[in-house]
Amino acid sequence: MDNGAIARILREIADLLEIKGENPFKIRAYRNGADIISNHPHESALLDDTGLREIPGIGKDLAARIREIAQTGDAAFHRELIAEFPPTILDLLHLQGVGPKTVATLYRDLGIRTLEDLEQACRDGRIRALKGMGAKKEALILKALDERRRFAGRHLLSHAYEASAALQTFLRERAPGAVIEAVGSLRRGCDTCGDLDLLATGAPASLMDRFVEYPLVERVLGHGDTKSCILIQGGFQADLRLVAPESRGAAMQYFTGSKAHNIALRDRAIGLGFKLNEYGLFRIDDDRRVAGEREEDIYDALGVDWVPPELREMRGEIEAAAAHALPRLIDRADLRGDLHMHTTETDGKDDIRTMALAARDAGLEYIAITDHSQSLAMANGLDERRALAHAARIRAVDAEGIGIRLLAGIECDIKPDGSLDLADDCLAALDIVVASVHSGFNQERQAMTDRVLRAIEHPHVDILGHPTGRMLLKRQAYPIDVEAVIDAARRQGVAVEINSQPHRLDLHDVHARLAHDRGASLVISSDSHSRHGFGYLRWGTAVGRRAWLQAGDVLNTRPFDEFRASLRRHRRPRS
DNA sequence: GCCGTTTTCGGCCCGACTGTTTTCAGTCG
Repeated sequence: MDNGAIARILREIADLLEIKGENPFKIRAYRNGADIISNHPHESALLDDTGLREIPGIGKDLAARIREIAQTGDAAFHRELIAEFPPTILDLLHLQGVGPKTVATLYRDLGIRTLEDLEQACRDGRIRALKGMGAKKEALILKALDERRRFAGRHLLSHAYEASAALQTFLRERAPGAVIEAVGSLRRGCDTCGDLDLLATGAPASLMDRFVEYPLVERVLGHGDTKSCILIQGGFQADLRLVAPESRGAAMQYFTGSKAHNIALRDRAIGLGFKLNEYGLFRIDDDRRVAGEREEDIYDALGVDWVPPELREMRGEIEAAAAHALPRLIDRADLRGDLHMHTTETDGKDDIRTMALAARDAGLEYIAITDHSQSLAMANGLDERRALAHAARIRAVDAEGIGIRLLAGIECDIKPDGSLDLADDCLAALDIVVASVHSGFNQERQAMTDRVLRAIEHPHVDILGHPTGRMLLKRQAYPIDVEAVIDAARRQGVAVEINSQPHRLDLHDVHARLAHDRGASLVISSDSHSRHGFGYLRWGTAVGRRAWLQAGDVLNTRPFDEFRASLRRHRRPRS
């Protein structure tokens, strides 16, 4: 039982307790426990009672539940809750705008247990008849159902990576001589992934039998000699293909996609007298294989440079590869700074020094601490007095010389009218200001655009945080004229953020590339809420790569002094 | 359910927004 699987059960307990109307603090304890376990560096299944209870947030009861889950695969308490409510009810809870009270009412009064039940009830007008609900609520639920359908079967890149990595480890242990690789949308670094595609070369055919025996398998969809398909816990479908070593490169190319990129490449192959498939590149006249073992050889034989997987989206990469003009893409290791993170002063889980040391250990040379401003009351946001006191503490840690530089900043809310949440003299006294929208997402496109443009024009704003507000698989970006925002940011010297949180990845790659092409500055930030958050920078970097960014295009690849000088507050606006 | 230089009980971040109401419940973050 890995930490993720244990955490998933704890989270389900929390969800079910919430529907039951249990003590909210008990629910929080379970949810908190799930977060702690999923972030815990060691296998919690291997810890004894004492070891578990040494973890802050894990007490007597949670330790016992975790041990029970680790040993038996489930907890009696969890099974009791599942017996009280059908497990499908949890699907309802994850709809936008539907919370535990609504789910409880729907189940109790209308017997609704599935998404299909709920949709039918909406169409029959039975929802509006319930106390506290009306026609608008009904429409809201229908919209949430529609969005959910559109996102069904897709997963966040980070979740796909974790599920795929666990599966790869399992397979490697059972076929030590084989090469196991993730291909598909995961290899291309797409912000969300559908199936998990795995490729094995140099493995015995028996690896397929081991694959379908994976402990997290819920259902085997197919089981053959070269191709098998399973459904695993967490809602993932995983496909494994087995090919001969001489076809490894061709298969990687074929299964990495995208479909459009592959079609264009095969088209090019035909034009040059070749045939390209998952087994190799073959001459049409005599069927002789000219490449197949390495991806590079295939691209080379087609007269183009090897295309990094992140660029294989038919966005001009083949032309650029033919002209030997592909960019040298940014790497995670190019990042020297991280400019967006939170501490215990607002909604973060760790204090200033802990964050700084973790950032240093993650290889960073400087960070900006940017806690929330006062409007975000739910996060205990800072008013001017607290913001300045916090800044003094950040500078004090910086002065200690702990091997990483700290900037005292704020993530300042952009209010609905576009004004900022803190007074000008306070913002001026800080080292860096990230401005972000956190509320009032329902404004019209023009109002939202004007709102953000006004914030960009504010002289103390250095960075525009998560510019479109999207929540992957959950909420669309708010309506906004991204081009106008990017152009204004360029004019004002405001950097545009690529937020690395796996559920945000905002800006998304297409807009990040647009920002670069329009000459706007970009930064890649983690938006960490704990010392574990710096690992997310790899996902922001993936967005940057998909946006064709090179290290020099991202401000926080620069050395500290050079970076600081590039901030808007230290330079004059361009025209 | 967790936690404790005020402790073993009584706290535990809470305001904005929406849709439903006519003073509030539910959801979100």
